[in-house]
Amino acid sequence: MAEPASVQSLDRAFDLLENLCRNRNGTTISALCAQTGLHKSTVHRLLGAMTTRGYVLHDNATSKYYAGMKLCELSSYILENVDIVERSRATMEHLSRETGETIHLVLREENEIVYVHKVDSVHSAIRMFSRIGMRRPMFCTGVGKAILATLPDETVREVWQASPVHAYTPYTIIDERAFLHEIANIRRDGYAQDNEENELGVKCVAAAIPDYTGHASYAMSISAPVTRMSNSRMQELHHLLRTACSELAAVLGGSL
Amino acid sequence: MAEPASVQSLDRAFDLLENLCRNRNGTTISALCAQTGLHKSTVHRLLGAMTTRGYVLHDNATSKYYAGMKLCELSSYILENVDIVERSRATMEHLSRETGETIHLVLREENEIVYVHKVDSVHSAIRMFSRIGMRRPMFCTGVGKAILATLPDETVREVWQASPVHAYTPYTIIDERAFLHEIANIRRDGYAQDNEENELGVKCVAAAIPDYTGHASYAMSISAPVTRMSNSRMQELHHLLRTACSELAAVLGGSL
DNA sequence: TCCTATCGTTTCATAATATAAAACGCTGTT
DNA sequence: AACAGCGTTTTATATTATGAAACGATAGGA
Repeated sequence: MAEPASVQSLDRAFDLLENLCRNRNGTTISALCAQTGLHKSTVHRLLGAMTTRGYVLHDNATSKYYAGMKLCELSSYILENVDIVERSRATMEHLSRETGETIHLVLREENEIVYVHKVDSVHSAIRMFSRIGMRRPMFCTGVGKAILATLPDETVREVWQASPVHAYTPYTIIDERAFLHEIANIRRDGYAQDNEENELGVKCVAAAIPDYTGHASYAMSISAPVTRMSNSRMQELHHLLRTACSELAAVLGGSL
Repeated sequence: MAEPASVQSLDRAFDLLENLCRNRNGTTISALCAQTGLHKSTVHRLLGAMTTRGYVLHDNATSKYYAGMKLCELSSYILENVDIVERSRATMEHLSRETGETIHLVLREENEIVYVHKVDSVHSAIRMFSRIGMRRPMFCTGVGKAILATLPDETVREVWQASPVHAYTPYTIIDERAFLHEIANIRRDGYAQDNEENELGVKCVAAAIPDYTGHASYAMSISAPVTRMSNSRMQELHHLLRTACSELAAVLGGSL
């Protein structure tokens, strides 16, 4: 895999397909020629092939070409079939071995996060109280805040208002303005911290896993007792976390 | 276009892509070879090309291939860009000329339908009172019933319960069991009738326009005064309507 | 009305391209 | 250790995609 593989006709076909997808009112062959620099005969043949496949529609009256919904069909199969837990397994185990700490993968549901996967720390003495399937409010967890930071301000406010805001620990953020400020910081830094806001004695670094829409439903975190979580260690962990989240984002079509 | 156009490498690539989309946990090259009958070298190269394009992901650890989310991205562009009103214009005008009657295109929104396009009858003396943007309950219109018939029973009941059920005319169906029975008939026949249930003196035949999910958000109808709407004429109109809806369904990736 | 320009479609000779055989290298198994 | 299975890479070959050109249809202008 020295140089990236390519197949000419495939590449050209995808160029055309991507063009069609962006055009509301269909595209003519000559327009496609102009945009891709291909010969009209070539365009015609490639479109023909995709038409017989159902990926492209051809309006005989206007002889314009459109992207067909068959792609949406494929897309819906994909969405049904992403098994993020399965796909994250190797990455999370690697991350846990590398750091020696506990790794969590969570999914947002409404105003809460749900723990969907966990790899325990090798320091088996200490255990987080988290369990798969357990739910926590978004506002007081690192992962929740990380996900929120990828969403529009409007959503952030909605979630805040629908949340059972109170001090789970002395460190929980319970002031709205302070919270919005925190979200802004997370956007700037690209990751979130949880400084004992959810559970006394436990700190964590968390990062969202954005999908192809640029928003996130998933996030991952590294948790550890405060004694192992100096500021400099959190910095260090954040970089490792970022790499892992980046990999997983690729699976969902997103990027950090 | 005597025989359907095709491009070998494209065709093969789409075979592979469709395979990948259906496989939750990734697919190996040899599995793809077995399923498509292609040489492993060919599969490898085609997958490579799609990988560099971002449509396919390759897990280096397990060397399994996955369908990437880039297709979902394309898909979302398509969905943003379907302009069904524009695309239906020619079909509706044709249908109106062919039948001499008024044609409506509607969109479902919650428990109502919204008129989104209309081509008036040539019998310009008679005018329906419908206007673009106007809303009507689903339960008392042919188009509403046609759309409901494509949805799950659960949804049908929900809509019925949320509807302002009362007799708009003496013919409006106001009994739930009778209504469910009506929906069953529509499913059987593939089209809906409106026998003065919404407006006295006006009958119509209506059919849904299913999309790639098999459900419908849109429907189309042919309306006429009762005097021109004998049972036999309705039969006849239904066939013309069906052809038109079939064409439009193709645009949305569905079929009747 | 005819001429011209533009665009999509079809045909076909040519060469560039995709192909499949074979060799290679890696991993895990007997 | 030898083997078997699988993914990857290379390479000679001919099949396949290519683009020039001819064709046909449609629209606009003279």
